[in-house]
Amino acid sequence: MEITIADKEVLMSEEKIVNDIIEGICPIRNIIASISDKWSLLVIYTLSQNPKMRFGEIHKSIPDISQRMLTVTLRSLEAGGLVSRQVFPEVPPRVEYQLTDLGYSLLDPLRGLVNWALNNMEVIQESRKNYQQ
Amino acid sequence: MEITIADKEVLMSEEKIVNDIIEGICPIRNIIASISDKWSLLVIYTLSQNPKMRFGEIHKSIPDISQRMLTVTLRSLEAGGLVSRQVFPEVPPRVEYQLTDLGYSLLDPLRGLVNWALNNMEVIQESRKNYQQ
DNA sequence: CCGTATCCTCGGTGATACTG
DNA sequence: CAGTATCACCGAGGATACGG
Repeated sequence: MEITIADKEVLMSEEKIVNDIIEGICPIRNIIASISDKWSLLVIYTLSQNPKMRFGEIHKSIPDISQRMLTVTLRSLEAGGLVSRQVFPEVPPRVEYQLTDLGYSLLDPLRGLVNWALNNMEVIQESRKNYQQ
Repeated sequence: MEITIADKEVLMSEEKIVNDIIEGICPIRNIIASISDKWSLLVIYTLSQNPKMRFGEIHKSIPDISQRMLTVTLRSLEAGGLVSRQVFPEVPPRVEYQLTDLGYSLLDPLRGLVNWALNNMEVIQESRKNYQQ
């Protein structure tokens, strides 16, 4: 029996559906999926340093993010309701971002994780260095 | 002026060095980098459900991870000192994994995050659904 | 049973150029 | 200033086959 491209597409979409179901049911999968992109947590942390920040300010705080990824990340956070975005119809344009209450509420558990990392980072790095085979 | 392949390799390695420095200095980058792979947190959570687990048991708990990625993830966690691995020289072979004290210590801050996710997941999903443009 | 070895795909990311 | 549009790339991860 042969597998056609159409079959593959069906399989792919089924796989995606299964994946969505798993993530929908399993809260852990869900947070991991949200968290595990390269920039989101960093942007949230940056925004927590100031009440309001313009696009350029955020970019200055995270110099090595590309303009594209900063936009993509901010939009994604806005979609989730973690960040609000206010456009001022001026010339030149001004856009201000700030954490929503929901966004701020994430800071508490996040701090727990950061503190854990601060306390154990060196041990972990040492362990990694000495790990053989 | 032309950019040769050799030049590119130099640029790449410099970029990687810069990246390493940033991650070395900035603890937040460091945790994000450690956390943001697809399976680590899930494996840690799974291992927290039982004191000791065999390779096959873990695989049954996370059916959609490939054998390869389960091995890779377990080795990476072992390297960081979060998981211990004990091989029994039997036929057929038996290998047992368990969280180390360091591994268990991650569970507390992790629970904070999971609880936050449980409390806010629906709001976020609703927000994402209604997000236009 | 518990892996390792290959090969390959695909999507996230960066670089660059352009617009209102 | 704050984006979009386009293209090219790498590397995490999957599929498969084999090994002790």
